[in-house]
Amino acid sequence: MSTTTVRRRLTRDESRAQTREHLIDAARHLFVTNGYGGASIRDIANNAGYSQGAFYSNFSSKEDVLLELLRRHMDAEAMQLTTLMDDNAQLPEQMLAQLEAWASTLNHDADWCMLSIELQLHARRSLSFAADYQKVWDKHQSEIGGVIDLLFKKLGRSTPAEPHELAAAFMALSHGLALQKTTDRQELTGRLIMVFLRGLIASST
Amino acid sequence: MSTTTVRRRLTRDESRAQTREHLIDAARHLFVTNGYGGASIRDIANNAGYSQGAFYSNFSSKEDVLLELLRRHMDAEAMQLTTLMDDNAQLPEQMLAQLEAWASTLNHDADWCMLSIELQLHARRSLSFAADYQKVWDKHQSEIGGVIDLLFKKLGRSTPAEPHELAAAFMALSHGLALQKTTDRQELTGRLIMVFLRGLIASST
Amino acid sequence: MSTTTVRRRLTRDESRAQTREHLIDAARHLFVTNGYGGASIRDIANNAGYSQGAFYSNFSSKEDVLLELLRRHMDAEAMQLTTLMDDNAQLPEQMLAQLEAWASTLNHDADWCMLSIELQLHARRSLSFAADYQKVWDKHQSEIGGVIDLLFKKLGRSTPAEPHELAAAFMALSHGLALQKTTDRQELTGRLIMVFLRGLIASST
Amino acid sequence: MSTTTVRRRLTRDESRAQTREHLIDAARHLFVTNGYGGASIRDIANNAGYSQGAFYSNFSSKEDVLLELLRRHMDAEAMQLTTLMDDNAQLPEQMLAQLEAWASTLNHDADWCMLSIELQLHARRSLSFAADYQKVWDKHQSEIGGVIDLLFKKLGRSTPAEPHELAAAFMALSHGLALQKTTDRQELTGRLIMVFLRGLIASST
DNA sequence: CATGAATGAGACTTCATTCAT
DNA sequence: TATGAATGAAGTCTCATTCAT
Repeated sequence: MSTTTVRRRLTRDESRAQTREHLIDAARHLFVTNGYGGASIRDIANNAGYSQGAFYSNFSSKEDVLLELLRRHMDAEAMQLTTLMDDNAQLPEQMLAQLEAWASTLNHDADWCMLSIELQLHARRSLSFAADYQKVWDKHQSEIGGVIDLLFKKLGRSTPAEPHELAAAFMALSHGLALQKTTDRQELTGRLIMVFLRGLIASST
Repeated sequence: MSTTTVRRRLTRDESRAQTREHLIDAARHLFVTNGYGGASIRDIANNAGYSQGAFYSNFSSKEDVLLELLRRHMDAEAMQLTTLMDDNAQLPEQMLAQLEAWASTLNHDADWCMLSIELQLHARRSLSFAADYQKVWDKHQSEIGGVIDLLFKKLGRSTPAEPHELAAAFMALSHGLALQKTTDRQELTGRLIMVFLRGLIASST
Repeated sequence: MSTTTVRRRLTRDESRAQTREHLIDAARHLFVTNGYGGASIRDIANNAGYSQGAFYSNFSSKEDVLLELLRRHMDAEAMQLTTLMDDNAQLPEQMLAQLEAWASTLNHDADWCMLSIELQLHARRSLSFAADYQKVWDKHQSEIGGVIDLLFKKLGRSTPAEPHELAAAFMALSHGLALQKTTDRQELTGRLIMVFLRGLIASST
Repeated sequence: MSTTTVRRRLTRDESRAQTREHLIDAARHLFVTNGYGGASIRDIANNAGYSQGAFYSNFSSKEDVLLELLRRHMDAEAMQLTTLMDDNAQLPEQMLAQLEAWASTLNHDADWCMLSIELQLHARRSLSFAADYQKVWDKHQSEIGGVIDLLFKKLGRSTPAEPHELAAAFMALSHGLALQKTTDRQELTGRLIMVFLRGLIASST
């Protein structure tokens, strides 16, 4: 990308990190496409251009790479919400606009929600994974709940259900729509979230 | 349940039907618990009390039994909606009450939505299955959309999004919440659906 | 082998038993040749002329087939000793002759002792297997000890060490010599056992 | 152990030798515990506190380190026997006492015999290793045979079997008892060897 | 010299499916 | 119809070994 690139040999650490990155990308793609259970380590490694042994040099098991994806998912979600929570001084209209922006980002990567769903599904089936997942989930839910609570407070209204329940509902909506794989879903999710949000505001007192 | 039961030998057809029924029940349970990919035919057969051969006497493949589950799912959903659509002469308040009743049935069987999710997931991954699934889905979506449309018409309002979009949203909401497996979700789904529905009405013009 | 053989199709049970027998034979051969750890299930199955799956239709694991070999080893050893213990009325000279006969049987199958050694080695390394092995071992040791005790009693002498210790020593001798794989060991083991036994008698009081 | 230790930086050669020594110790321990096949190079290296690469800097293969263990085993055995063979002028009673001392050393290190067994087992399976092993074995056997021969000559008796056969028998006895891993074997081996030896003497003419 | 990431082969095991009984 | 032994492919994972650093 730089105009003048000095092609140099990668250091060992860089090389390892690159391999790891390739494997993670391949794993994410295959988990999304075939599901966690349907993605084999052989496929992941081949897809990334490495041997199966390379996978096990970087991850201790298939669940281990899913955990890494969970961590990154969490970080990315936290980053997304930072913009929503940063500026407390903004007006309700601004908040709504930012929420709309946030809601629409949920569509940019169609795979995003599917990964979220795979994480949830695996958490239902693996006790150890569930423990890690729960932390991430609770944090994310309470953050979104906080935003919702703040919005209604600024509007001088009370939420028609507990903020954390509404947060769960919006996340559920986004995940459920992702499952449907409608062709024009690209833009749908964000729009419906706003429709529902406006409805909640309209019906609040 | 009858007070006097006449135990008679089953006819060959009845016996076959019973075997099939047992297999279907076992398959549903395991698909919900372990996912489609995580449920083996050996497990399904053993769980039902039969051999693997019995499975293949009744179904041509693993996907075949999933198709049967899809058909039954469709039928059950159609039955549920019958009550909502039957009496066109009812008042809006009655419709809302009936919708509430319908929404709450989504909770009665926690497995219900998980099966729905497994069906959707498999439809994303199997082209042949997707075709069958699409028909069922479209029919169900348009039926719910019809109910929503009717409701708003009776209220003299216009929907804040296309009825079929709102139908998809409500189904997504229910599926997404099922994924969350919250302990108190038993009652949550129906309640949130009504909160959102009232919001839509409040914000409509 | 019979003069008139009616070649008939095997029943299912017979067929299964035959497969099982073939697998056991192959396993025994490979365990003896390559050791328990050095014999792979793939090799065992191929060697027997079946697929790996056939192995798992008949045994739950590699250790399972070793357990079966242990059981058969035990049975065969018990049979061998039956002749030694049956007739209590015999004279010491007869007993010695029978012991000599028994000692020489240890050579007939060169593989016999190596299997015994593999069983012992695996018992050192697998706790669950060790439990099963210990029973067999104790029984065998006390039986041989009984024979030794009886022999010395008939001779009116006392053993120069506890009978069970001497039993352990004779078994150890036979196993240790098997390990050496000397070309002329075929006849050596039995002869040395008798040399030592005569020595014990000569030195007893 | 010295009261004043001058800690100095190891030379390159010393450092390398130390690494090698650590690896050898770890290998010996793991071969004894898990068997040659059951010990992985990764385990050996990690157990010694080094990387796998360090192993290959010091040994060309897994068999190479086993060969080194064989050499050391041989040297140690030769040292043990030196005391037995040194003083040809001693009386038979002294020889017996020294033999008893030697026999009891076989117990001091319970691992000693197990390593011997692993070496023998591997010699049965690797042709190249067998060649090296045979030399060591023959030398050791003839040395022990020489001691036995000498003992009987001094007693003015003839051995009830060839001296080298008796040597093989005593080594077999010791290996076979090691396999049994009886809890009180610590003292048993040496004692039984002496019991058998006295028996041989008593029955000789 | 020592590191450890990466390899390719092969370990044990499970799977959906077939077919003789 | 139902059985379950057997198959062949594929699954997760470990191994001895190599080689760029």
